[in-house]
Amino acid sequence: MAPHNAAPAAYAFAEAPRPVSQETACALCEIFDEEAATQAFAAGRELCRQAEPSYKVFRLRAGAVATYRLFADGRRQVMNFYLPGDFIGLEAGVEYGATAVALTPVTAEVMRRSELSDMAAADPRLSRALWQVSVRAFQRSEEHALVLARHGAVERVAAFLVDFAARSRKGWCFELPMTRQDLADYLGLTIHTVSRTLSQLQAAGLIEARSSRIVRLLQPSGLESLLR
Amino acid sequence: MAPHNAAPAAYAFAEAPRPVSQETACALCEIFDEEAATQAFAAGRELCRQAEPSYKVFRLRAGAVATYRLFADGRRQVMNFYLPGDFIGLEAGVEYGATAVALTPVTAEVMRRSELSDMAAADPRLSRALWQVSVRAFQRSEEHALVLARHGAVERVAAFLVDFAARSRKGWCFELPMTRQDLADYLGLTIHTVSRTLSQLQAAGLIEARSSRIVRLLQPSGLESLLR
DNA sequence: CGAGTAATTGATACTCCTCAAAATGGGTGG
DNA sequence: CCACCCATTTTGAGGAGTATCAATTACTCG
Repeated sequence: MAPHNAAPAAYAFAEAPRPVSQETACALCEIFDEEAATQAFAAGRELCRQAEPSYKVFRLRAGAVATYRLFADGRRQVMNFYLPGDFIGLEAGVEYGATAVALTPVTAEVMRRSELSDMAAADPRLSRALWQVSVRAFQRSEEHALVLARHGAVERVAAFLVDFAARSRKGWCFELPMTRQDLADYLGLTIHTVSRTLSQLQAAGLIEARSSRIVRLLQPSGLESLLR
Repeated sequence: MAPHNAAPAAYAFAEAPRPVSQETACALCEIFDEEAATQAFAAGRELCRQAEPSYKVFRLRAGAVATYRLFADGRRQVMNFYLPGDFIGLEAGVEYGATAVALTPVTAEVMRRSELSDMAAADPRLSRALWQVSVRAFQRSEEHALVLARHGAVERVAAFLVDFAARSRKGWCFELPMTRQDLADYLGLTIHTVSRTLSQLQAAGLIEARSSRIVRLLQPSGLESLLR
């Protein structure tokens, strides 16, 4: 049940053009369009939990989601951020590999994993789509690993900004749906270093921070050059 | 997998299943057994190159392979190491995402990607196998990202050793097919730090280095405890 | 046996994490 | 509407750890 439009104007990610996944996964998109039930989540709510059986598969309609893992020492690693059009849970094994939490009010379409699996057995197009979505997830994960392997806070933050700008498709001025802590846990840095680095980038004239959440890339090419 | 994070029971799942490749991808293995051509590569030879069309798919029979990406500044990031039984190139898009190089003399089975793709269109079992291999690749990549996000050279090296020991299936005494530089580029460290860290682990009685390439894990549980 | 590569080790500089505190912003209740 | 509180963010100072620069040692292969 999605009784209300949960997303305020500020989080109007819903209008974002369809991400790459969908270009190559039309069969999967069609199925979701036809079969999936819509579900709403308030900010902070969990869509699914790490180590739970992965019964459900989601497609994000509006809002933003983060997936993370918790460790015994209290450390948290954010694995990925999801924007409208992205699938969540497809790349899971029998259990979810991470907890997914709504960063903003979220609207998602849900399907039972088994249902999808059954349909795939009879539809090569769907099978192929599932494969390609997983390949895409793999490639994203590799990019993430690449960012993390990169020494230097500036390079990591810059890499994130450039990637996120491309994904949000809002041009070079966009709102970050995540906190500094989320960002830090995603980039393998501390919240302090993230904050300092953003201030630093602003001082260098590469970005402009209209608020702590709204960022504008003033010199995208300059940011990219930081990544070599 | 999940080499690190000797987490509490709640997260024990993250300890990663065995190389799923063989268990769940029987259909794919059968195809390779029947259809694939065998090819040999001398150490240092490339199986495929980053940004080239991904026509071929490999299954490693003997030896070890590393995949890596090069950057404009000369930096190199090793994405993964492959051991016998592993598939290479399946998770590629239309182009290889990384260059694959033989670390030792290698024997591999090769198939044309298009051939595999055609067969998958007619065989749901194969489609499913392809999907699952990609999911597995994704999970490995996530584990890699997790290691890289981990602060501390000791934790990264320990994570690698535990993971590699599990993958090599030689027990706790095994030979490293890669150089220190390969290791450093995989772990996001310098070769100096890797070397120092290994010396440190040896001094602590956790490992024994019979030579620079042959390692014995004396206290696997001690290593795992370093990973929290 | 010798030359070149790989690996180890040492000293120093620099980056980022830790500890600490102040400032900003959002939300609530008066 | 304003004052207040709390969470988030920013900023500062000091210390731990790794990269860098430099040199020595060990190993491999011809």
